[in-house]
Amino acid sequence: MTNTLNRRGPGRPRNLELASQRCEEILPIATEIFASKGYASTDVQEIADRLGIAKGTVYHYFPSKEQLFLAAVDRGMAGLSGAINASVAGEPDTIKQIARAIRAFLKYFDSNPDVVELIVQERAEFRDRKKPTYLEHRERNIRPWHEHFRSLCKSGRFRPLNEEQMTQTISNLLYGTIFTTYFAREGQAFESLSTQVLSLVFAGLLSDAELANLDKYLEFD
Amino acid sequence: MTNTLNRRGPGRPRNLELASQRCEEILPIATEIFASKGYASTDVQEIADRLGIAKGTVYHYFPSKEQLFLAAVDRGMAGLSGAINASVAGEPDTIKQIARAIRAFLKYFDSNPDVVELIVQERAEFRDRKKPTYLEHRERNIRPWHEHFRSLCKSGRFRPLNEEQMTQTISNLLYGTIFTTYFAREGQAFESLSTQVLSLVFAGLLSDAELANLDKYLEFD
Amino acid sequence: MTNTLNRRGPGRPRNLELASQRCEEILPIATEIFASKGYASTDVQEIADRLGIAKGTVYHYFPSKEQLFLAAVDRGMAGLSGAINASVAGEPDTIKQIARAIRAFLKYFDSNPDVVELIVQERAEFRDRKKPTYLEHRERNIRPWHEHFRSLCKSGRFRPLNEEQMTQTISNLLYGTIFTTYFAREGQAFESLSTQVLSLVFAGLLSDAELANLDKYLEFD
Amino acid sequence: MTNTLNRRGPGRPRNLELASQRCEEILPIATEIFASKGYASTDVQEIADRLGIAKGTVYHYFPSKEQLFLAAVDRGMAGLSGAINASVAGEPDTIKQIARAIRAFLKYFDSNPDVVELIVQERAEFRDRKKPTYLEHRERNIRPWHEHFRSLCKSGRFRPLNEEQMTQTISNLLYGTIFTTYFAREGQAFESLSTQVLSLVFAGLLSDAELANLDKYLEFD
DNA sequence: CATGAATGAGTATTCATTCAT
DNA sequence: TATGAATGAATACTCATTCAT
Repeated sequence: MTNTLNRRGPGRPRNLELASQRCEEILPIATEIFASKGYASTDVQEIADRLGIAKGTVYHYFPSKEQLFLAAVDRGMAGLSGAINASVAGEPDTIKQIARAIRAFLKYFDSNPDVVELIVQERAEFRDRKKPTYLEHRERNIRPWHEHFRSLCKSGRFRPLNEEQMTQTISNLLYGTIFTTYFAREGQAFESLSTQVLSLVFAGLLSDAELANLDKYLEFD
Repeated sequence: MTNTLNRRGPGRPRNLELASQRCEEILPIATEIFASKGYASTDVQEIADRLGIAKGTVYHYFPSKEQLFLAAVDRGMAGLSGAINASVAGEPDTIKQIARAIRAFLKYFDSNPDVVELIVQERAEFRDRKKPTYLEHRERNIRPWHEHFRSLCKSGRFRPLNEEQMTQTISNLLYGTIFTTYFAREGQAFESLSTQVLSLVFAGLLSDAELANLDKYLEFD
Repeated sequence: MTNTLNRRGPGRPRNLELASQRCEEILPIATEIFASKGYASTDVQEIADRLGIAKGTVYHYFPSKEQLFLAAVDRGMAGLSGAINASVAGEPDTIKQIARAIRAFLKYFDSNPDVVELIVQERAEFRDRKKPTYLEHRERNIRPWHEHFRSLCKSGRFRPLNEEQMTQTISNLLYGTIFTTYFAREGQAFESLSTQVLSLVFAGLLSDAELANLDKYLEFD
Repeated sequence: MTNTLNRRGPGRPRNLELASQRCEEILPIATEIFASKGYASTDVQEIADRLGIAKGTVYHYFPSKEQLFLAAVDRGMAGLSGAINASVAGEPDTIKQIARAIRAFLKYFDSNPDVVELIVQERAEFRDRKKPTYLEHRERNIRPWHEHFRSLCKSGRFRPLNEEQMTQTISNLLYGTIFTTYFAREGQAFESLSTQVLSLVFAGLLSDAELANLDKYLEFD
């Protein structure tokens, strides 16, 4: 239960490491429990119990239940960023990057349904206290995609649309897809979903010239 | 619940209409307060206060806070059905019906943002107690649209796709749009949104022949 | 449901009769429900429902839940008096009267276990508000028995004991018997119990001369 | 509930004694208040106030008002066992043991009238939820007395009666005595009561030979 | 008389947070 | 640093009672 392994020699700032190490131990369990019981119904004691530590220890690392929850959401969204970045790395073609990003997005929430729950919980509980973390995440990461879309429109590979609206609408479709899919709890396969989504998106956005390449953009990988 | 008949004495007759009348008085206020404070943070006392009645009276008409909340959601979704039905009534062309329905959907939640809140709250609070009301609503109402989509595919006006997947993906897009739009609290105009959505949807679904009519399907009314 | 039969001609004070008639309809049901659910957990509405009348009607005949309950206890104790008086009527021998009275006492509570419940409930709920009804009943009815006991002591048929203490101890034994027997809910037979009790009582109270007649006093009837 | 051991950190060690120590502080006050106000009318807050602690602390040691109450009853009955055992210790003669036990029983409830209240309250409130604690207590402790009574019958010191019935009837007499005595709130002296009771019991149970020793068994000590 | 809609006081329990050890 | 005992604010729901019809 205590993987306080990799202790290096003295002289190292042990405390700082220990702190983030503990956080990394706490957040996954917190995510799991918040997702399964909901924010309001989650007892911090239960999280401590599952970790085999005392409730006070949780409060050492997170100043409040709210902060703990928000840290869990943050961690979830950071994971999404990582997954998307990894998926597009090394892909030179921008359109294929978009396709890969969309697939990575859906795959991530397929593998981490708890994060969907956290997003919904956050919205429900902190309605007026806080801008949704997923929107913050979007704002932080959307810039490069705007560039991509603008280029694609300019170069004639995309129809001449407004890039803000395009990314917005695609975001809506994507979040709508994960929300309704996991709300439905039908465990629908990620693969078929992402192909449907890509099909709708690209058939709608591609220029006639690029439409000829549709199959290529839709191929799974 | 109402064996009003075989009573003997005179006494005040049980007013059958009074009940539904009171419910209609209570639900809008309940909707408003649940939406603005969230389910958990709403005190039934506050609803009663706003109505100028006693808390016990609320409990006279709704057996529990939960039932009151769910009745409010139900009422919200019933309103959506009504709005959609009204919007397509008298429109003979099926594709135009689809366009009208999509616009009515977005318009409804534009006019009733509280209902979006209720849907999110419901999902957050009653995760495992209840199938989301909006899914029940979808299941009750989706049948005719499946027929429409099938016909349109058969007649060649739509590309030959699976009607279940089409309606599912459009649903995802629509719910995603209302969720993210109102989550963002940016009060984005309904009109631009619906045009974007219709644009994406029809550019993706229409056959080449029908694409020529795209502008007609996108026109506001 | 309305046995408003025996209406006589006008000019008779109908109301008074109707009132006591209604009370007689209400009290048995009230007794049953109070006994089965306890005073605190009994909802007056439930009593009204079982009677097929409105709650307000119950309040027409009894000013409060407490008065209703106490009336039910009273009715139970009045029934006990009646049963005991009936059992001794026509029995000339005083000792046999005592035996009959003890048997009648036990038999009554055997047939009316609800009354035992009411006595306990009364004691638990109205501890300091009211002298227990069964004690009032005892005080009202004990006088003649004191005379009997005194006579029996004087005449040498009973050992020379104090009649107050004798009746007190026998009362204790009797109430203790019904309390513990019905508390135990073992449905023990009344007959064996009353024989045991009489055996103890008379073996303890009878003079040597009367002990020869013990079997006669213990015989069932 | 207490895996105090395999904890890692230093921190305040869980004080095992503290728990039972606190319980011992809480139960007497709880007993007093439950007895004086009745179970239903007792507010846990009041118990906490009397103890000078927070309501939450009471719930720290007892999971519910019901458990707290039942613990108080249990403690009361445990006290009875202790008192009876202490009273018979060192007394070799079985009949004198019986006399001492009966006196100890009456003396205990004379000194602890609150426990009588608790027994009645328990019966009234938890009628169908729980076997009365005093019956459980009786079942746990009656066995040795059955042996004593059987021996006394065999050896001819008692009349040849059934030991189960004898102990049952004596129990009825004893519980009836404490119930009615304290119900009456007349503060009758314990001594005269126990002598009356013993008088009735032994005059009924003793063989003719032992009856000669009656005075010896009735002497106070 | 009978009814039943309306009232609102009353209460057990939970749990985030603190802080002495 | 880790602990867990102590705190006390916060809240849904019940039901005796009233009274307009």
